[in-house]
Amino acid sequence: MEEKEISKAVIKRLPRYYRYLGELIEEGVERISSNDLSKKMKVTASQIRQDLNNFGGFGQQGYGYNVKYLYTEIGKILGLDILHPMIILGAGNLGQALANYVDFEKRGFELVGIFDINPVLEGMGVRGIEIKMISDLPFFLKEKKVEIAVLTLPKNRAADMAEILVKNGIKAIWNFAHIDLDVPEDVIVENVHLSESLMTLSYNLSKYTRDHKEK
Amino acid sequence: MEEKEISKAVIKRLPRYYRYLGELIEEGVERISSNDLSKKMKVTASQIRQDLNNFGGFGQQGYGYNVKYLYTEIGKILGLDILHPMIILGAGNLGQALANYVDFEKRGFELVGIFDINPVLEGMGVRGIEIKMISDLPFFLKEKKVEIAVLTLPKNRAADMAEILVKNGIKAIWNFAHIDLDVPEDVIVENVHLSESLMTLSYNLSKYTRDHKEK
DNA sequence: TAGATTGTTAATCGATTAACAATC
DNA sequence: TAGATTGTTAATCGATTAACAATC
Repeated sequence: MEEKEISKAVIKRLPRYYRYLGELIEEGVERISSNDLSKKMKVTASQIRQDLNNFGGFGQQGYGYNVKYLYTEIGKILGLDILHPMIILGAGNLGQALANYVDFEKRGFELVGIFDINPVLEGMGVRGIEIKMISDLPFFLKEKKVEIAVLTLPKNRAADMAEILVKNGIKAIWNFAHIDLDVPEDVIVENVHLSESLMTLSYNLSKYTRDHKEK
Repeated sequence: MEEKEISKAVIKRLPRYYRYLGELIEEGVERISSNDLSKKMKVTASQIRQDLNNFGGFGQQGYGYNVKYLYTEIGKILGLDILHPMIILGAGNLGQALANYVDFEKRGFELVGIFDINPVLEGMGVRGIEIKMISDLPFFLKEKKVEIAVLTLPKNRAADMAEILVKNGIKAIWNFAHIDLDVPEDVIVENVHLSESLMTLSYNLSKYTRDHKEK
């Protein structure tokens, strides 16, 4: 059963709130008003209050928000209080870089396996985890109750791999391949299209140059 | 002088149009209507026409759009027809992964240097490029007319580095550090906050579980 | 109690979609 | 010419901001 739908725009802002609240905790700040937070984050106080009230009343009139409490609650909303077993598909540069991203483990994302199609890599270790072959995948997914698959294969391999993953019951794909995956709608896909990000940077760079060339 | 401002939403869609048009070229498709493209891309035809007409009339009534022409024009809008000298700051896993991303070079992004703060790495090569120390940076930036800096340093180092980069006239920063950089408004920043991307995935995963638990 | 600040409703702004006249 | 499809205006939808009563 669905609750009142929360917009994508709101959800994409939650991790940023979470990050700022984490920093406030480190600075020893106990409470903060939407107004003060809005100045730090360069958004409107109104937006902060609206966003948070999608999930409940976390503040208190005349006081503001308790930083630790709000941090914990947003963490729960984001599902960071639960362990998410995760595998990486593709032990290339990017796959290895992500495998070594220590931060994830702190947030409940547990890397339990790394897979590749290149037999040369079989048995090699990344961060203490042995690289396995795709043939081991189906058994492994069930055995380890893997929830998230990180897809760092080249795009010509990614589509087929997504199909295998879906067939074996994966729930979410963090996709780094330059392709829009075609999966059933109950499978969650979060895309990181690096080249597209760089292109928007390039657009802004070129625009700036254009704007300043015209007198 | 500014032209009529184009919304961020439109700009973020351009690289995706570019990617689909590239695929159409590979498939040998010569022309396409907004309607056919809309089905492929799962957006409305209306949006495609609106988006494109921000930049000019690229189509022809009764015919549609010439794929190659549109691809080239969007490429120009994105600044992909111009060479953008680029350096990477931080020769860790992520920095090296990005350095090895061949695709960039095809799109006008030319990696001309890799820098790190760790003296142990000095002189080591990544993809034929010697890792240099930060002290070489100011001279290098001017000498090579570097436009884009890719920031893959840990967040405690990133803020200081951004300041150095700005002081030495860098125009754009592709920021992978978990921090919002504080730079003058004429410096372009494009953020890739990987952990935030993973958190939105996690949100959707948890939401799905929640929705299906409630009967 | 008085002051501060939330939660929430209403107003505004911007982005998306629909419709259709222009035209190839 | 007739049919197709764009470019563009108008209508709708959704998201952001402003305002303020509720309340700690």
